[in-house]
Amino acid sequence: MSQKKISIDDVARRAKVSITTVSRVINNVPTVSNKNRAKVEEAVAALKFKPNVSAQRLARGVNNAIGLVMPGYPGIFHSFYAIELVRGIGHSCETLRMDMVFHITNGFNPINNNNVGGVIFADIIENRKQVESAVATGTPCVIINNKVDDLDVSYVSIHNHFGGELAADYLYSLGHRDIAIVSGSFNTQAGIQRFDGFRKYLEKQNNPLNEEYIFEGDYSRRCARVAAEQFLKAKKRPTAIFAASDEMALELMAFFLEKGVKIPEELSIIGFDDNPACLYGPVALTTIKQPLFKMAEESVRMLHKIIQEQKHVRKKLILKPELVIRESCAPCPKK
Amino acid sequence: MSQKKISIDDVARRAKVSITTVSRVINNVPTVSNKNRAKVEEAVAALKFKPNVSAQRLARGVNNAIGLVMPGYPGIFHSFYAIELVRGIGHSCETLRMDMVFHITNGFNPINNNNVGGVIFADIIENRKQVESAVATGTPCVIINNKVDDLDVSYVSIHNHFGGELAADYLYSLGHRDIAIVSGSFNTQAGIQRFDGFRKYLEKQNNPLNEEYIFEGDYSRRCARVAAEQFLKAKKRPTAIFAASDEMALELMAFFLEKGVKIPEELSIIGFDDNPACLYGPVALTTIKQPLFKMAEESVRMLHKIIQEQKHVRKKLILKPELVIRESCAPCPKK
DNA sequence: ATGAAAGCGCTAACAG
DNA sequence: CTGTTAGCGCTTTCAT
Repeated sequence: MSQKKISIDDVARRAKVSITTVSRVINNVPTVSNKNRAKVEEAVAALKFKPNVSAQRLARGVNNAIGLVMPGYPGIFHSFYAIELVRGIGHSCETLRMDMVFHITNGFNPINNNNVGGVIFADIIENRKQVESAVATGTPCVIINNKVDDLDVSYVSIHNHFGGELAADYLYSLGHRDIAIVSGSFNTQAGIQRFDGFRKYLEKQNNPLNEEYIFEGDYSRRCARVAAEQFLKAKKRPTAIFAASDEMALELMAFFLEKGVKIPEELSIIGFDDNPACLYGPVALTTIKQPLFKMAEESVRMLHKIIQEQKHVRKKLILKPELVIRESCAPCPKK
Repeated sequence: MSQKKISIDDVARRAKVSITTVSRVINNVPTVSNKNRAKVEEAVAALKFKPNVSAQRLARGVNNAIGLVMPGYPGIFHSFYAIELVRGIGHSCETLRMDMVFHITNGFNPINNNNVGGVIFADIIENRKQVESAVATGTPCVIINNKVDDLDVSYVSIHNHFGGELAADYLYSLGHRDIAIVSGSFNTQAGIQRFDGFRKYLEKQNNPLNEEYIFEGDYSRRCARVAAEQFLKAKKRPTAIFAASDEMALELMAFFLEKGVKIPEELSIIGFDDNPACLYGPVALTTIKQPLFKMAEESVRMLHKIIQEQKHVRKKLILKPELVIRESCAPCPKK
C-alpha cells in the first residue's frame, strides 16, 4: 500500500551526489552546477521525493507554521468577520509559504503553541489568558481586532470608534435626528467602540442617543429582530438605524420590509462590514466597510517578520474603515 | 526578548534524571517511579517546558497533523456547508489531539502533503488532480461529500439522491403537482444527485418536472432571486419549490414575501442543509437536514485510523439526510 | 524502573 | 562548486 518513504539519501544516491547538494537544490541555493542540479531534479521527480517538513523544521530551528486561534463561541463561525479573516490569513500564509494550523477554542482548554512558530489571535473574546500564556512563554504572537496595550504584543486592529462616528455623521448629515443603534456585543472591543464613536458624535451635535433607541446586539441576525420590535414600540419611531454588523442591518431591513415600511424613504438603515450580502437584497445596503482581508494580511506579515527575525519589535497597526454609500439611506422624511 | 528555548535536556538536568525518563513522563509511559515522575513534573512546570513537536514527529516517524483542503471558489467560504465542516473537523482533531492545517486551493497550485500525515478533501470541485496526486504518493486521504469509486480512497458522503427524493416525496404527498426546483451547481455531485433524486421521484409519480420549473443554482442567495423571477414568469406559477440549499430557500422566501405571496398558504418552500438560519426568518423553513458535523467527525476518525495503522483499508460511508418539518410547507391550495 | 546510545531526515558550518 | 560532519530535540531499542 504505502510505499517506502523516500528520503534525501535516496535522491542523493540516485543522482550520485551528496545529500548536501540535494539539500541545496531543494532549497534553491544558487551554488550548484547546472549538471548536478539537473541530475538531482531528475531524481526528485523520478522518486517523487518530498522533503520531510518536520526534519526541516527541526534542522532549521524555526517553524514556519502559524497557529490561528479563533474564539469558539457559537455563531462566530457563521459571521462574515471570521470567514474573511480565515480567508485572508489562509491566503497570506499561502504566499509566504507558511502553514496555517487552526485552533478553535472556547478559552478553557489551553492551546499548544509548541507546534507552531507563532500564533495569531483572531480577536480575544474569552481567551485573554491564552494570550498571556503565549506571551509569557515567548511565543511570537499578534492579535487581531483588539488593542492590547498592557501586554507586549503586536496587534492590528480597526478604528472602530471612527467607524461609529462615520455612521453617525452620515445619518446626521442626512437630516436624521431620531437615530437608533443596534450595537455589537459589549463583550467585544469592536462592539463597545463602535457604539462609543456613534454615541459621542451624536452628543457632540447636542442630539444625544435616546435610551429607547439603544439595543445591545451580538452581531447576529436573530437579535436584530428583537431590536426591531423594540424600536417599533418606541414612543416615536426612529427614522434611521445604525447596525454594527451587516447581518443585523440586513435582518432589520427584512423585518421592516415585511411590515410594509419603505426603505429608504421611511427608514434609513446603515450597516457595518461590507459583507457581499449587502448587494443581494431588495435594497442595497449602505455600510461602513472594514478592511478585514487587509487586516488579516497584515497580521500574517507581522508574525512572519517576528518569526524570521527571531525578535519582537512591537508594532501596532490601526486600519481605518470607510463609508460605502448604496441605497438604504435617504434624507430624513420628517419636517 | 525570546528566552532560550528549553529542551528535554534542560528538564533532565534539573530533575537529575535521564532524558529517557523525561520522555517517558511526557508520554505517560507507566514505568516511571513516582519519585522520578514528581521530579520531572516539577522541572517541566518550573521550566515551562513544551516538547518540540517537529522533533517528536521526526523521531516517531508519524505526523499527527492533517491537512484540510477546501475548494477555493468564491462563496464556498460563506456557505453553511463549509463552515460546519471546518467546525466539525476542527473539533474532532482537537479531541484526537491532531493538528489541522488548512489549505484553500483553487485547484491550480499543488498543495504540499508532506507536512501532514494525511489529508481530508472537503469536496473536490476542481481539485480532482490533487487527490490523484495524493493517492499516487501514498498520502493517506479521505474525501468528503463525493463518492469516488475509481480511485483507491476512502470517503464519507451524504446520500444526496435520497435527500432529493425526500423533498419531492414530502411536497408530492402534500398534494403539490406544480413543483419547481432550484438545484445546486451541476459541477458538484451533491447538486446533480439531489436534482436527480428529485426528478426521478416525480417521474415515477407520472408527474415529471416541467422545464420551466428547473433552475440550476449554485447554492448562493444571489442566484435564488434569479430563479424566483423565472418561476414568476412561468405560464403557471408553481405551488411548491425545492431549493438545494437553505440559503437559496431563504432568499426565495424573502423574495416572495416581498411580493406579497403568502407562505406557506400560497407557496410551499423546502430547503436543504438545516442551517440555523432556517429558524430566524418570519416563517421557519422546512428542510432536509444533512449530518454535516457527523460527516466531518467521521472523516477525521477514518483518516486518523489510516495514519495510525499505517495502512489503508478502504472505507465508504454514506450518511442519510432526513426531513425536518417546520412551517414553510402546507397542503396544496389549488383544486 | 532507568539510562546509554542509535537514529529520525534534514540543514549548515566548514573544509577543500 | 561540492562533500564531510556535526547537530536539531526527541523516541526507542537494548542493556542493566
